[in-house]
Amino acid sequence: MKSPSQPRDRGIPEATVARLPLYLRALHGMAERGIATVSSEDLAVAAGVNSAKLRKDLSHLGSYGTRGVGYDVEYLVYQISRELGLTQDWAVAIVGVGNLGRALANYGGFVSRGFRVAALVDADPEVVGDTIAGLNVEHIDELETVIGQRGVSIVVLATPAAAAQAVCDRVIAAGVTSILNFAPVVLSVPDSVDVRKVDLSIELQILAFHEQRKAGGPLMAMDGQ
Amino acid sequence: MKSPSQPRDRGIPEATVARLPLYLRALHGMAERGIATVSSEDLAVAAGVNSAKLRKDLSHLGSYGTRGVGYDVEYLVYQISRELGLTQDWAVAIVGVGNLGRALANYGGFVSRGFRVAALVDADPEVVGDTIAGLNVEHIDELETVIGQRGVSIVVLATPAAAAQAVCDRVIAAGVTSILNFAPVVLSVPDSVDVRKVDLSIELQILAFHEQRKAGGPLMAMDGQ
DNA sequence: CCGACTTTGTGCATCGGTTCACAAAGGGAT
DNA sequence: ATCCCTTTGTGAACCGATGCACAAAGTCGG
Ligand SMILES: NC(=O)c1ccc[n+]([C@@H]2O[C@H](COP(=O)([O-])OP(=O)(O)OC[C@H]3O[C@@H](n4cnc5c(N)ncnc54)[C@H](O)[C@@H]3O)[C@@H](O)[C@H]2O)c1
Ligand SMILES: NC(=O)c1ccc[n+]([C@@H]2O[C@H](COP(=O)([O-])OP(=O)(O)OC[C@H]3O[C@@H](n4cnc5c(N)ncnc54)[C@H](O)[C@@H]3O)[C@@H](O)[C@H]2O)c1
Repeated sequence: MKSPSQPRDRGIPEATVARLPLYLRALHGMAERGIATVSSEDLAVAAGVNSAKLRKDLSHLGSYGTRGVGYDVEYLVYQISRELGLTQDWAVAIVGVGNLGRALANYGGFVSRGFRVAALVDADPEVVGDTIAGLNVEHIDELETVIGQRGVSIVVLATPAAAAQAVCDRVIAAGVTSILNFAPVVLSVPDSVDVRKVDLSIELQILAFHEQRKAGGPLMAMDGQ
Repeated sequence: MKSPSQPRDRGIPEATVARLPLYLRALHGMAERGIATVSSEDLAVAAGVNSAKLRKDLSHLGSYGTRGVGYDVEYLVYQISRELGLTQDWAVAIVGVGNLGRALANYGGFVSRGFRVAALVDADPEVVGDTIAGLNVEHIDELETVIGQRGVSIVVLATPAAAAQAVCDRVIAAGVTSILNFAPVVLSVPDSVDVRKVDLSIELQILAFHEQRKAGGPLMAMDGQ
Protein backbone atom coordinates (compact mmCIF):
# COMPACT_ATOMS: atom_id res chain seq x y z
CA MET A 1 0.00 0.00 0.00
CA LYS A 2 2.18 2.74 1.31
CA SER A 3 5.87 2.95 0.70
CA PRO A 4 7.41 0.80 3.44
CA SER A 5 10.44 2.99 3.43
CA GLN A 6 10.65 5.56 6.21
CA PRO A 7 9.48 8.42 8.42
CA ARG A 8 7.18 9.71 5.75
CA ASP A 9 4.33 9.10 8.16
CA ARG A 10 3.79 12.80 7.61
CA GLY A 11 0.09 12.04 7.16
CA ILE A 12 -1.40 14.19 9.87
CA PRO A 13 -5.22 14.17 9.94
CA GLU A 14 -6.82 17.41 8.89
CA ALA A 15 -8.79 17.61 12.12
CA THR A 16 -5.54 17.43 14.04
CA VAL A 17 -3.90 20.15 11.97
CA ALA A 18 -6.84 22.43 12.74
CA ARG A 19 -6.31 21.93 16.47
CA LEU A 20 -2.54 22.33 16.62
CA PRO A 21 -2.76 26.15 16.56
CA LEU A 22 -5.12 25.92 19.51
CA TYR A 23 -2.62 23.90 21.51
CA LEU A 24 0.10 26.26 20.48
CA ARG A 25 -1.81 29.24 21.80
CA ALA A 26 -2.46 27.53 25.11
CA LEU A 27 1.19 26.53 25.37
CA HIS A 28 2.40 30.04 24.68
CA GLY A 29 0.23 31.28 27.50
CA MET A 30 1.71 28.66 29.82
CA ALA A 31 5.26 29.40 28.78
CA GLU A 32 4.65 33.05 29.58
CA ARG A 33 3.46 32.11 33.02
CA GLY A 34 6.60 30.12 33.58
CA ILE A 35 5.02 26.67 33.45
CA ALA A 36 7.69 24.17 32.44
CA THR A 37 5.74 20.96 31.95
CA VAL A 38 2.08 20.23 31.41
CA SER A 39 -0.03 17.09 31.44
CA SER A 40 -2.33 16.22 28.57
CA GLU A 41 -5.22 16.73 30.94
CA ASP A 42 -4.28 20.31 31.83
CA LEU A 43 -3.41 21.27 28.29
CA ALA A 44 -6.63 19.75 27.06
CA VAL A 45 -8.64 21.87 29.48
CA ALA A 46 -6.78 24.99 28.40
CA ALA A 47 -7.45 24.24 24.76
CA GLY A 48 -11.04 23.17 25.35
CA VAL A 49 -10.71 19.63 24.02
CA ASN A 50 -10.83 16.06 25.26
CA SER A 51 -7.50 14.88 26.70
CA ALA A 52 -7.47 11.59 24.80
CA LYS A 53 -7.95 13.54 21.60
CA LEU A 54 -5.11 15.83 22.50
CA ARG A 55 -2.78 12.92 23.20
CA LYS A 56 -3.70 11.28 19.93
CA ASP A 57 -3.12 14.53 18.10
CA LEU A 58 0.31 14.98 19.63
CA SER A 59 1.20 11.37 18.96
CA HIS A 60 0.99 12.17 15.24
CA LEU A 61 3.98 14.46 15.64
CA GLY A 62 6.01 11.92 17.55
CA SER A 63 6.46 10.74 21.11
CA TYR A 64 7.29 14.01 22.77
CA GLY A 65 5.78 13.36 26.18
CA THR A 66 7.21 11.71 29.25
CA ARG A 67 4.99 9.19 30.98
CA GLY A 68 4.32 10.05 34.53
CA VAL A 69 5.27 13.68 33.91
CA GLY A 70 3.67 15.20 30.86
CA TYR A 71 5.02 17.39 28.10
CA ASP A 72 7.81 19.91 28.23
CA VAL A 73 6.14 23.20 27.31
CA GLU A 74 9.02 24.81 25.47
CA TYR A 75 9.85 21.69 23.56
CA LEU A 76 6.27 21.12 22.54
CA VAL A 77 5.93 24.72 21.41
CA TYR A 78 8.92 24.17 19.19
CA GLN A 79 7.70 20.87 17.78
CA ILE A 80 4.23 22.16 16.96
CA SER A 81 5.64 25.37 15.51
CA ARG A 82 7.93 23.39 13.32
CA GLU A 83 5.17 21.07 12.21
CA LEU A 84 2.97 24.01 11.28
CA GLY A 85 5.80 25.70 9.47
CA LEU A 86 5.93 28.66 11.82
CA THR A 87 9.67 28.49 12.21
CA GLN A 88 9.89 30.23 8.90
CA ASP A 89 8.56 33.60 7.92
CA TRP A 90 5.49 33.80 5.71
CA ALA A 91 4.90 36.84 3.57
CA VAL A 92 1.21 37.66 3.34
CA ALA A 93 -0.47 40.07 0.94
CA ILE A 94 -3.85 41.58 1.65
CA VAL A 95 -5.83 42.37 -1.47
CA GLY A 96 -8.79 44.70 -0.97
CA VAL A 97 -8.09 47.40 1.56
CA GLY A 98 -11.58 48.43 2.59
CA ASN A 99 -13.20 48.15 6.00
CA LEU A 100 -12.06 44.64 6.58
CA GLY A 101 -8.71 44.80 4.84
CA ARG A 102 -7.77 47.80 6.97
CA ALA A 103 -8.74 46.03 10.16
CA LEU A 104 -6.63 43.06 9.17
CA ALA A 105 -3.68 45.24 8.23
CA ASN A 106 -3.83 47.01 11.58
CA TYR A 107 -4.16 43.78 13.48
CA GLY A 108 -0.95 42.93 15.27
CA GLY A 109 -2.01 39.56 16.54
CA PHE A 110 -0.97 37.36 13.66
CA VAL A 111 2.15 39.21 12.66
CA SER A 112 3.52 38.01 15.95
CA ARG A 113 3.80 34.41 14.87
CA GLY A 114 5.60 33.80 11.65
CA PHE A 115 3.30 35.89 9.48
CA ARG A 116 4.28 39.24 8.05
CA VAL A 117 2.06 41.54 6.01
CA ALA A 118 4.28 42.19 3.03
CA ALA A 119 1.85 44.10 0.84
CA LEU A 120 -1.49 45.83 0.65
CA VAL A 121 -3.16 45.98 -2.73
CA ASP A 122 -6.31 47.74 -3.90
CA ALA A 123 -7.97 48.87 -7.11
CA ASP A 124 -9.43 52.15 -5.88
CA PRO A 125 -7.26 55.19 -6.82
CA GLU A 126 -8.55 56.86 -3.66
CA VAL A 127 -6.99 54.16 -1.55
CA VAL A 128 -3.84 53.44 -3.52
CA GLY A 129 -0.94 55.44 -2.10
CA ASP A 130 -2.37 55.58 1.41
CA THR A 131 -0.19 54.37 4.21
CA ILE A 132 -1.85 51.86 6.51
CA ALA A 133 -0.06 50.27 9.40
CA GLY A 134 3.17 51.57 7.96
CA LEU A 135 2.58 50.02 4.57
CA ASN A 136 1.96 51.70 1.28
CA VAL A 137 -1.18 50.56 -0.53
CA GLU A 138 -0.25 49.47 -4.01
CA HIS A 139 -2.26 49.34 -7.21
CA ILE A 140 -3.81 46.09 -8.33
CA ASP A 141 -1.83 46.38 -11.57
CA GLU A 142 1.25 45.68 -9.50
CA LEU A 143 -0.24 42.52 -8.05
CA GLU A 144 1.95 40.02 -9.87
CA THR A 145 5.09 42.09 -9.40
CA VAL A 146 4.51 42.50 -5.70
CA ILE A 147 3.80 38.82 -5.20
CA GLY A 148 6.86 37.78 -7.13
CA GLN A 149 9.32 40.26 -5.71
CA ARG A 150 8.38 39.91 -2.06
CA GLY A 151 7.96 36.20 -2.00
CA VAL A 152 4.31 36.35 -1.03
CA SER A 153 3.02 32.84 -0.52
CA ILE A 154 -0.28 33.50 1.21
CA VAL A 155 -2.91 35.93 -0.03
CA VAL A 156 -5.78 37.29 2.02
CA LEU A 157 -8.72 38.22 -0.17
CA ALA A 158 -10.83 41.06 1.20
CA THR A 159 -12.32 42.48 -1.96
CA PRO A 160 -16.03 42.67 -2.73
CA ALA A 161 -17.51 39.34 -3.77
CA ALA A 162 -17.79 40.39 -7.40
CA ALA A 163 -14.04 40.93 -7.73
CA ALA A 164 -12.87 37.93 -5.74
CA GLN A 165 -12.73 35.27 -8.44
CA ALA A 166 -10.83 37.47 -10.87
CA VAL A 167 -8.27 38.45 -8.24
CA CYS A 168 -8.05 34.84 -7.15
CA ASP A 169 -7.24 33.72 -10.70
CA ARG A 170 -4.51 36.29 -10.94
CA VAL A 171 -2.79 35.44 -7.68
CA ILE A 172 -2.85 31.77 -8.60
CA ALA A 173 -1.36 32.57 -11.98
CA ALA A 174 1.32 34.46 -10.08
CA GLY A 175 2.20 31.29 -8.22
CA VAL A 176 0.28 31.61 -4.94
CA THR A 177 -1.19 28.37 -3.67
CA SER A 178 -2.68 29.41 -0.33
CA ILE A 179 -5.62 31.78 -0.06
CA LEU A 180 -7.68 33.02 2.83
CA ASN A 181 -10.95 34.27 1.43
CA PHE A 182 -13.28 36.69 3.22
CA ALA A 183 -15.51 37.34 0.23
CA PRO A 184 -18.83 35.49 0.28
CA VAL A 185 -18.26 33.48 -2.88
CA VAL A 186 -17.24 29.95 -3.68
CA LEU A 187 -13.88 30.32 -5.34
CA SER A 188 -13.06 27.99 -8.16
CA VAL A 189 -9.43 26.91 -7.98
CA PRO A 190 -7.20 24.01 -9.08
CA ASP A 191 -6.80 21.14 -6.63
CA SER A 192 -3.25 22.20 -5.95
CA VAL A 193 -4.43 25.42 -4.33
CA ASP A 194 -5.67 25.62 -0.74
CA VAL A 195 -8.50 27.97 0.01
CA ARG A 196 -9.84 28.61 3.46
CA LYS A 197 -12.80 30.84 3.89
CA VAL A 198 -14.07 33.00 6.69
CA ASP A 199 -17.69 33.95 6.37
CA LEU A 200 -19.29 35.99 9.09
CA SER A 201 -22.71 35.70 7.53
CA ILE A 202 -22.61 31.91 7.57
CA GLU A 203 -21.56 31.87 11.21
CA LEU A 204 -24.45 34.11 12.16
CA GLN A 205 -26.89 31.95 10.25
CA ILE A 206 -25.69 28.85 12.05
CA LEU A 207 -26.14 30.62 15.37
CA ALA A 208 -29.61 31.75 14.31
CA PHE A 209 -30.57 28.20 13.49
CA HIS A 210 -29.69 26.97 16.96
CA GLU A 211 -31.16 30.04 18.60
CA GLN A 212 -34.45 29.46 16.83
CA ARG A 213 -34.45 25.87 17.93
CA LYS A 214 -33.87 26.86 21.54
CA ALA A 215 -36.63 29.46 21.38
CA GLY A 216 -39.07 27.13 19.69
CA GLY A 217 -38.41 24.40 22.19
CA PRO A 218 -39.77 20.89 21.80
CA LEU A 219 -43.06 22.08 20.33
CA MET A 220 -43.30 24.92 17.89
CA ALA A 221 -46.62 24.41 16.24
CA MET A 222 -47.12 27.66 14.37
CA ASP A 223 -46.81 27.87 10.63
CA GLY A 224 -48.21 25.07 8.58
CA GLN A 225 -46.40 25.96 5.42
CA MET B 1 -44.20 10.08 2.72
CA LYS B 2 -46.80 11.76 0.58
CA SER B 3 -47.54 15.04 2.28
CA PRO B 4 -44.97 17.38 0.79
CA SER B 5 -45.25 19.94 3.57
CA GLN B 6 -44.00 17.60 6.22
CA PRO B 7 -41.93 19.67 8.68
CA ARG B 8 -39.69 16.67 8.81
CA ASP B 9 -37.07 15.45 11.13
CA ARG B 10 -36.11 18.19 13.53
CA GLY B 11 -32.75 16.58 13.99
CA ILE B 12 -30.71 18.13 11.22
CA PRO B 13 -27.03 17.10 11.20
CA GLU B 14 -24.64 19.85 12.17
CA ALA B 15 -22.67 19.46 8.96
CA THR B 16 -25.87 20.04 7.01
CA VAL B 17 -26.75 23.17 8.98
CA ALA B 18 -23.34 24.58 8.19
CA ARG B 19 -23.96 24.13 4.48
CA LEU B 20 -27.49 25.48 4.26
CA PRO B 21 -26.29 29.10 4.22
CA LEU B 22 -24.07 28.18 1.29
CA TYR B 23 -26.99 26.81 -0.66
CA LEU B 24 -29.03 29.83 0.26
CA ARG B 25 -26.42 32.17 -1.12
CA ALA B 26 -26.21 30.25 -4.37
CA LEU B 27 -30.00 30.19 -4.65
CA HIS B 28 -30.27 33.93 -4.07
CA GLY B 29 -27.84 34.47 -6.90
CA MET B 30 -29.92 32.25 -9.15
CA ALA B 31 -33.18 33.91 -8.19
CA GLU B 32 -31.66 37.26 -9.11
CA ARG B 33 -30.69 35.92 -12.49
CA GLY B 34 -34.26 34.77 -13.02
CA ILE B 35 -33.62 31.05 -12.78
CA ALA B 36 -36.84 29.35 -11.74
CA THR B 37 -35.77 25.77 -11.13
CA VAL B 38 -32.44 24.15 -10.52
CA SER B 39 -31.19 20.57 -10.44
CA SER B 40 -29.22 19.22 -7.51
CA GLU B 41 -26.28 18.89 -9.85
CA ASP B 42 -26.26 22.57 -10.85
CA LEU B 43 -26.88 23.84 -7.36
CA ALA B 44 -24.15 21.58 -6.04
CA VAL B 45 -21.67 23.04 -8.49
CA ALA B 46 -22.68 26.58 -7.54
CA ALA B 47 -22.25 25.80 -3.87
CA GLY B 48 -19.07 23.83 -4.38
CA VAL B 49 -20.29 20.54 -2.95
CA ASN B 50 -21.07 17.01 -4.09
CA SER B 51 -24.57 16.67 -5.53
CA ALA B 52 -25.45 13.58 -3.51
CA LYS B 53 -24.52 15.43 -0.38
CA LEU B 54 -26.67 18.34 -1.39
CA ARG B 55 -29.67 16.10 -2.02
CA LYS B 56 -29.21 14.39 1.30
CA ASP B 57 -28.92 17.75 3.02
CA LEU B 58 -32.12 19.02 1.43
CA SER B 59 -33.91 15.78 2.20
CA HIS B 60 -33.50 16.62 5.88
CA LEU B 61 -35.80 19.58 5.38
CA GLY B 62 -38.42 17.60 3.50
CA SER B 63 -39.15 16.44 -0.02
CA TYR B 64 -39.09 19.74 -1.80
CA GLY B 65 -37.78 18.61 -5.16
CA THR B 66 -39.55 17.27 -8.22
CA ARG B 67 -38.06 14.22 -9.83
CA GLY B 68 -37.07 14.77 -13.42
CA VAL B 69 -37.12 18.54 -12.91
CA GLY B 70 -35.25 19.72 -9.86
CA TYR B 71 -36.01 22.24 -7.16
CA ASP B 72 -38.07 25.40 -7.39
CA VAL B 73 -35.62 28.17 -6.57
CA GLU B 74 -38.00 30.54 -4.82
CA TYR B 75 -39.61 27.80 -2.80
CA LEU B 76 -36.29 26.37 -1.72
CA VAL B 77 -35.04 29.80 -0.70
CA TYR B 78 -38.07 30.11 1.50
CA GLN B 79 -37.74 26.66 3.03
CA ILE B 80 -34.07 27.04 3.84
CA SER B 81 -34.60 30.55 5.19
CA ARG B 82 -37.35 29.27 7.43
CA GLU B 83 -35.26 26.37 8.62
CA LEU B 84 -32.37 28.67 9.49
CA GLY B 85 -34.67 31.09 11.24
CA LEU B 86 -34.03 33.91 8.81
CA THR B 87 -37.69 34.72 8.40
CA GLN B 88 -37.41 36.54 11.66
CA ASP B 89 -35.27 39.49 12.56
CA TRP B 90 -32.25 38.93 14.79
CA ALA B 91 -30.89 41.79 16.86
CA VAL B 92 -27.11 41.62 17.09
CA ALA B 93 -24.87 43.57 19.44
CA ILE B 94 -21.20 44.13 18.70
CA VAL B 95 -19.07 44.46 21.81
CA GLY B 96 -15.62 45.93 21.25
CA VAL B 97 -15.57 48.65 18.62
CA GLY B 98 -11.94 48.68 17.60
CA ASN B 99 -10.47 47.91 14.19
CA LEU B 100 -12.48 44.80 13.73
CA GLY B 101 -15.69 45.88 15.44
CA ARG B 102 -15.82 48.95 13.21
CA ALA B 103 -15.35 46.91 10.07
CA LEU B 104 -18.16 44.62 11.15
CA ALA B 105 -20.42 47.54 12.01
CA ASN B 106 -19.83 49.10 8.60
CA TYR B 107 -20.35 45.86 6.80
CA GLY B 108 -23.69 45.81 5.02
CA GLY B 109 -23.54 42.23 3.87
CA PHE B 110 -25.11 40.47 6.79
CA VAL B 111 -27.65 43.08 7.70
CA SER B 112 -29.28 42.16 4.44
CA ARG B 113 -30.47 38.80 5.65
CA GLY B 114 -32.37 38.79 8.87
CA PHE B 115 -29.60 40.29 10.98
CA ARG B 116 -29.67 43.81 12.32
CA VAL B 117 -26.92 45.49 14.30
CA ALA B 118 -28.89 46.80 17.24
CA ALA B 119 -26.06 48.07 19.39
CA LEU B 120 -22.36 48.87 19.55
CA VAL B 121 -20.72 48.68 22.95
CA ASP B 122 -17.21 49.57 24.07
CA ALA B 123 -15.30 50.34 27.26
CA ASP B 124 -13.02 53.07 25.96
CA PRO B 125 -14.32 56.60 26.80
CA GLU B 126 -12.66 57.80 23.59
CA VAL B 127 -14.86 55.54 21.56
CA VAL B 128 -18.10 55.73 23.53
CA GLY B 129 -20.34 58.37 22.04
CA ASP B 130 -18.95 58.03 18.52
CA THR B 131 -21.37 57.36 15.75
CA ILE B 132 -20.44 54.43 13.53
CA ALA B 133 -22.60 53.28 10.67
CA GLY B 134 -25.39 55.43 12.07
CA LEU B 135 -25.21 53.87 15.51
CA ASN B 136 -24.15 55.43 18.76
CA VAL B 137 -21.42 53.55 20.61
CA GLU B 138 -22.60 52.87 24.11
CA HIS B 139 -20.71 52.29 27.32
CA ILE B 140 -20.04 48.80 28.53
CA ASP B 141 -21.85 49.68 31.77
CA GLU B 142 -25.04 49.75 29.70
CA LEU B 143 -24.42 46.25 28.35
CA GLU B 144 -27.17 44.48 30.23
CA THR B 145 -29.67 47.29 29.68
CA VAL B 146 -29.01 47.42 25.97
CA ILE B 147 -29.28 43.67 25.57
CA GLY B 148 -32.52 43.52 27.52
CA GLN B 149 -34.23 46.52 26.00
CA ARG B 150 -33.42 45.83 22.38
CA GLY B 151 -34.01 42.13 22.45
CA VAL B 152 -30.45 41.29 21.49
CA SER B 153 -30.11 37.55 21.08
CA ILE B 154 -26.76 37.27 19.35
CA VAL B 155 -23.59 38.97 20.54
CA VAL B 156 -20.47 39.47 18.48
CA LEU B 157 -17.38 39.66 20.65
CA ALA B 158 -14.60 41.82 19.20
CA THR B 159 -12.78 42.90 22.33
CA PRO B 160 -9.15 42.12 23.10
CA ALA B 161 -8.59 38.55 24.23
CA ALA B 162 -8.03 39.60 27.83
CA ALA B 163 -11.51 41.10 28.13
CA ALA B 164 -13.44 38.46 26.24
CA GLN B 165 -14.25 36.00 29.01
CA ALA B 166 -15.51 38.71 31.36
CA VAL B 167 -17.74 40.24 28.70
CA CYS B 168 -18.88 36.78 27.72
CA ASP B 169 -19.94 36.01 31.28
CA ARG B 170 -21.92 39.22 31.43
CA VAL B 171 -23.80 38.76 28.19
CA ILE B 172 -24.70 35.21 29.22
CA ALA B 173 -25.93 36.48 32.57
CA ALA B 174 -28.02 38.96 30.59
CA GLY B 175 -29.70 36.06 28.81
CA VAL B 176 -27.79 35.77 25.55
CA THR B 177 -27.21 32.21 24.38
CA SER B 178 -25.50 32.74 21.03
CA ILE B 179 -22.05 34.26 20.72
CA LEU B 180 -19.75 34.84 17.80
CA ASN B 181 -16.24 35.22 19.18
CA PHE B 182 -13.39 36.90 17.32
CA ALA B 183 -11.05 37.03 20.29
CA PRO B 184 -8.34 34.37 20.31
CA VAL B 185 -9.39 32.68 23.54
CA VAL B 186 -11.28 29.55 24.44
CA LEU B 187 -14.43 30.84 26.07
CA SER B 188 -15.83 28.90 28.96
CA VAL B 189 -19.62 28.80 28.79
CA PRO B 190 -22.52 26.62 29.96
CA ASP B 191 -23.68 23.87 27.60
CA SER B 192 -26.83 25.81 26.86
CA VAL B 193 -24.85 28.56 25.16
CA ASP B 194 -23.61 28.32 21.58
CA VAL B 195 -20.26 29.82 20.78
CA ARG B 196 -18.80 29.99 17.33
CA LYS B 197 -15.34 31.34 16.84
CA VAL B 198 -13.58 33.03 13.98
CA ASP B 199 -9.84 33.00 14.26
CA LEU B 200 -7.78 34.49 11.49
CA SER B 201 -4.56 33.37 13.06
CA ILE B 202 -5.62 29.73 13.13
CA GLU B 203 -6.67 29.86 9.50
CA LEU B 204 -3.30 31.24 8.48
CA GLN B 205 -1.50 28.58 10.45
CA ILE B 206 -3.47 25.85 8.74
CA LEU B 207 -2.59 27.36 5.38
CA ALA B 208 1.05 27.57 6.41
CA PHE B 209 1.06 23.91 7.33
CA HIS B 210 -0.11 22.86 3.89
CA GLU B 211 2.08 25.40 2.16
CA GLN B 212 5.12 24.03 3.95
CA ARG B 213 4.20 20.54 2.92
CA LYS B 214 3.84 21.57 -0.71
CA ALA B 215 7.17 23.39 -0.63
CA GLY B 216 8.90 20.47 1.03
CA GLY B 217 7.57 18.21 -1.68
CA PRO B 218 7.98 14.44 -1.60
CA LEU B 219 11.44 14.75 -0.16
CA MET B 220 12.42 17.43 2.28
CA ALA B 221 15.77 16.28 3.40
CA MET B 222 16.73 18.74 6.10
CA ASP B 223 16.23 17.72 9.68
CA GLY B 224 16.20 14.03 10.21
CA GLN B 225 13.67 13.77 12.94
C1' DC C 1 16.96 -0.46 44.13
C1' DC C 2 12.11 -1.15 44.52
C1' DG C 3 7.35 -0.48 44.43
C1' DA C 4 3.62 2.80 44.23
C1' DC C 5 1.94 6.29 41.46
C1' DT C 6 1.29 9.16 37.42
C1' DT C 7 0.58 9.87 32.75
C1' DT C 8 1.37 8.69 28.09
C1' DG C 9 0.32 6.33 23.79
C1' DT C 10 -2.89 3.49 21.45
C1' DG C 11 -6.22 -0.56 20.35
C1' DC C 12 -10.83 -0.71 19.71
C1' DA C 13 -15.66 0.26 19.53
C1' DT C 14 -18.49 3.76 17.91
C1' DC C 15 -20.27 7.63 15.57
C1' DG C 16 -21.29 11.09 12.27
C1' DG C 17 -20.59 12.23 7.73
C1' DT C 18 -19.58 11.29 2.74
C1' DT C 19 -20.14 9.04 -1.50
C1' DC C 20 -21.79 5.70 -4.71
C1' DA C 21 -25.25 3.77 -7.13
C1' DC C 22 -29.92 2.80 -8.24
C1' DA C 23 -34.96 2.17 -7.84
C1' DA C 24 -38.82 5.06 -7.88
C1' DA C 25 -41.03 9.24 -9.33
C1' DG C 26 -42.41 12.53 -12.35
C1' DG C 27 -42.51 15.25 -16.91
C1' DG C 28 -42.87 15.52 -21.73
C1' DA C 29 -43.18 13.67 -26.31
C1' DT C 30 -45.64 11.04 -29.41
C1' DA D 1 -52.08 6.29 -22.64
C1' DT D 2 -47.55 4.69 -22.96
C1' DC D 3 -42.70 5.02 -23.25
C1' DC D 4 -38.45 7.36 -22.52
C1' DC D 5 -35.65 10.48 -20.23
C1' DT D 6 -34.22 13.13 -16.35
C1' DT D 7 -33.57 13.72 -11.60
C1' DT D 8 -34.73 12.90 -6.90
C1' DG D 9 -34.39 10.52 -2.49
C1' DT D 10 -32.07 7.08 0.03
C1' DG D 11 -29.93 2.33 1.28
C1' DA D 12 -25.61 0.84 2.19
C1' DA D 13 -20.63 0.75 2.10
C1' DC D 14 -17.01 3.42 3.38
C1' DC D 15 -14.05 6.73 5.76
C1' DG D 16 -12.19 9.63 9.13
C1' DA D 17 -12.72 11.26 13.76
C1' DT D 18 -13.88 10.60 18.60
C1' DG D 19 -13.49 8.90 23.20
C1' DC D 20 -13.08 5.09 26.35
C1' DA D 21 -10.17 2.30 28.78
C1' DC D 22 -5.88 0.19 29.82
C1' DA D 23 -1.16 -1.70 29.42
C1' DA D 24 3.35 0.14 29.07
C1' DA D 25 6.58 3.45 30.40
C1' DG D 26 8.65 6.36 33.22
C1' DT D 27 9.10 9.18 37.81
C1' DC D 28 9.88 9.73 42.50
C1' DG D 29 9.92 8.80 47.43
C1' DG D 30 11.79 5.89 50.56
N1 LIG E 1 -16.38 44.15 6.69
C1 LIG E 1 -16.79 43.02 7.26
O1 LIG E 1 -17.02 42.94 8.45
C2 LIG E 1 -16.97 41.82 6.45
C3 LIG E 1 -17.48 40.71 7.07
C4 LIG E 1 -17.64 39.57 6.34
C5 LIG E 1 -17.30 39.56 5.03
N2 LIG E 1 -16.81 40.63 4.43
C6 LIG E 1 -16.45 40.58 3.04
O2 LIG E 1 -15.13 41.02 2.90
C7 LIG E 1 -14.99 41.72 1.71
C8 LIG E 1 -14.53 43.09 2.00
O3 LIG E 1 -15.43 43.75 2.85
P1 LIG E 1 -15.27 45.27 3.19
O4 LIG E 1 -16.30 45.60 4.17
O5 LIG E 1 -13.88 45.56 3.53
O6 LIG E 1 -15.62 45.93 1.78
P2 LIG E 1 -15.14 47.34 1.25
O7 LIG E 1 -16.01 47.70 0.12
O8 LIG E 1 -15.01 48.28 2.38
O9 LIG E 1 -13.67 47.07 0.72
C9 LIG E 1 -13.42 46.42 -0.48
C10 LIG E 1 -12.12 46.96 -1.04
O10 LIG E 1 -11.75 46.18 -2.15
C11 LIG E 1 -11.29 47.05 -3.17
N3 LIG E 1 -11.44 46.40 -4.47
C12 LIG E 1 -12.53 46.32 -5.25
N4 LIG E 1 -12.25 45.63 -6.37
C13 LIG E 1 -10.96 45.28 -6.30
C14 LIG E 1 -10.10 44.56 -7.14
N5 LIG E 1 -10.52 44.05 -8.30
N6 LIG E 1 -8.83 44.39 -6.76
C15 LIG E 1 -8.39 44.88 -5.58
N7 LIG E 1 -9.16 45.58 -4.73
C16 LIG E 1 -10.43 45.76 -5.09
C17 LIG E 1 -12.12 48.28 -3.04
O11 LIG E 1 -11.47 49.39 -3.62
C18 LIG E 1 -12.25 48.39 -1.52
O12 LIG E 1 -11.21 49.14 -0.99
C19 LIG E 1 -16.34 41.68 1.04
O13 LIG E 1 -16.38 40.62 0.12
C20 LIG E 1 -17.27 41.42 2.16
O14 LIG E 1 -18.41 40.74 1.73
C21 LIG E 1 -16.63 41.78 5.13
N1 LIG F 1 -8.49 43.16 13.62
C1 LIG F 1 -8.38 41.96 13.12
O1 LIG F 1 -8.18 41.80 11.92
C2 LIG F 1 -8.52 40.76 13.96
C3 LIG F 1 -8.31 39.55 13.38
C4 LIG F 1 -8.44 38.41 14.15
C5 LIG F 1 -8.77 38.54 15.47
N2 LIG F 1 -8.94 39.73 16.01
C6 LIG F 1 -9.33 39.81 17.41
O2 LIG F 1 -10.48 40.59 17.52
C7 LIG F 1 -10.42 41.35 18.70
C8 LIG F 1 -10.53 42.78 18.37
O3 LIG F 1 -9.47 43.16 17.49
P1 LIG F 1 -9.23 44.66 17.11
O4 LIG F 1 -8.15 44.67 16.12
O5 LIG F 1 -10.52 45.30 16.75
O6 LIG F 1 -8.70 45.26 18.49
P2 LIG F 1 -8.81 46.75 19.00
O7 LIG F 1 -7.87 46.90 20.11
O8 LIG F 1 -8.70 47.67 17.82
O9 LIG F 1 -10.28 46.89 19.52
C9 LIG F 1 -10.71 46.36 20.72
C10 LIG F 1 -11.81 47.24 21.25
O10 LIG F 1 -12.39 46.62 22.40
C11 LIG F 1 -12.59 47.61 23.38
N3 LIG F 1 -12.62 46.99 24.69
C12 LIG F 1 -11.58 46.64 25.50
N4 LIG F 1 -12.02 46.09 26.63
C13 LIG F 1 -13.36 46.09 26.55
C14 LIG F 1 -14.37 45.65 27.43
N5 LIG F 1 -14.09 45.08 28.59
N6 LIG F 1 -15.64 45.79 27.03
C15 LIG F 1 -15.93 46.35 25.85
N7 LIG F 1 -15.01 46.77 24.98
C16 LIG F 1 -13.75 46.64 25.33
C17 LIG F 1 -11.45 48.56 23.21
O11 LIG F 1 -11.80 49.83 23.74
C18 LIG F 1 -11.31 48.60 21.69
O12 LIG F 1 -12.12 49.59 21.13
C19 LIG F 1 -9.12 40.97 19.37
O13 LIG F 1 -9.36 39.97 20.31
C20 LIG F 1 -8.29 40.45 18.26
O14 LIG F 1 -7.37 39.49 18.73
C21 LIG F 1 -8.84 40.85 15.28
